[in-house]
Parts: sequence; C-alpha cells; structure tokens
Amino acid sequence: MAKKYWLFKAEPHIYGIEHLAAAPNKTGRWDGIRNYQARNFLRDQVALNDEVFIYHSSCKNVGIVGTAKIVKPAYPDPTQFNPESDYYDPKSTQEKPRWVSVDITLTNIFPRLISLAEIKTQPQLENMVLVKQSRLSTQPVTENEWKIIKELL
DNA sequence: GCCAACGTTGGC
DNA sequence: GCCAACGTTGGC
Repeated sequence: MAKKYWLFKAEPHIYGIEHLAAAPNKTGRWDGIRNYQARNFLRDQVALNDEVFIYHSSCKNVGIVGTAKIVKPAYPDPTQFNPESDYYDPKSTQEKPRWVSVDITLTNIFPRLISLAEIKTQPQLENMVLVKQSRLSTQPVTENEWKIIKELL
C-alpha cells in the first residue's frame, strides 16, 4: 500500500517533540489515545513507514513542530491496563483491548514552528482536517497537504 | 479563564 | 433509541 500521511497532536508539556528527541533512538510509544475516531485511524489505517506531522496543542505556540515515521503499527496500548496510569480503562481487558498505540521515530525537527494561524491563511489548506475539525488527536493528511506544509518552511 | 464544538453517559 | 446533562478538547 502507498505511504500515507498523518498528523498527531500532543500537549508538549506532557509528551512533545522534545520528549521524542530525548528518547532512546528518538523512538517512543504514542499512547493515551482515548477517542474512537482517532483510535480507528491508528488501528485500521496507520501503517509501517507512514509519515507523521507532530503538532503541539493546548499551549502558547500551537502548530506543527516536526515529523516522525511509524516504526511499529498498532498494538494494544499498555497504559489501558495500568491502574496507576491516567489512561487506565477498567472496561478494557487483555483479551479485548479497547485502545491501541503505535511507535514512532523522530525524523525531523523543523527549524521553525508552522503555526495553526499560518496554516489557516493558506487557501490550499482550507480543507485540512486540522482546520475543519479541531477536536481530533490523530488525523489523516493528504499527500498534497503534506507537500504544501513542507514548502512553507 | 472563556466558550464553542463535540463526545459520553445514563434515565426513560 | 432518544436526548438532556455533563465532561473534555483546544483555540484564543
């Protein structure tokens, strides 16, 4: 299947691009997704070697900060089984896990932030899921949108 | 901190 | 299955 493109949101003070950069092999587990629509993308469509924009949300400077690629496709999110975790889900079982994670490796930290405000000024990006549906933490990006955003750098 | 948009829960 | 009440996300 052809390579696909995604945008993953994170609150940088919880797990942002700096955390990924500091992780062994710049690789980390993308976990804690607790929204069905976002989960369905992760579980059913995100594939090995797909590329991902890392987006910082709910912070002073919101926007895209870099890229990563998928190094391990969907597997059960271990945090759902851990009562100590903020992401614990008592309704989830080992036999029927409800939530999934993927592993990603950092591939690029952008020299500057591409802010949400800047994205919104681009007529060619007006149909981005990011612009049309603000509340979705993992979302598809078209190949064309991917190219346009990289050319803004 | 405000609030719009959306998701989830639970009574009926 | 409907829908009101409530909770969360996320930009500003």
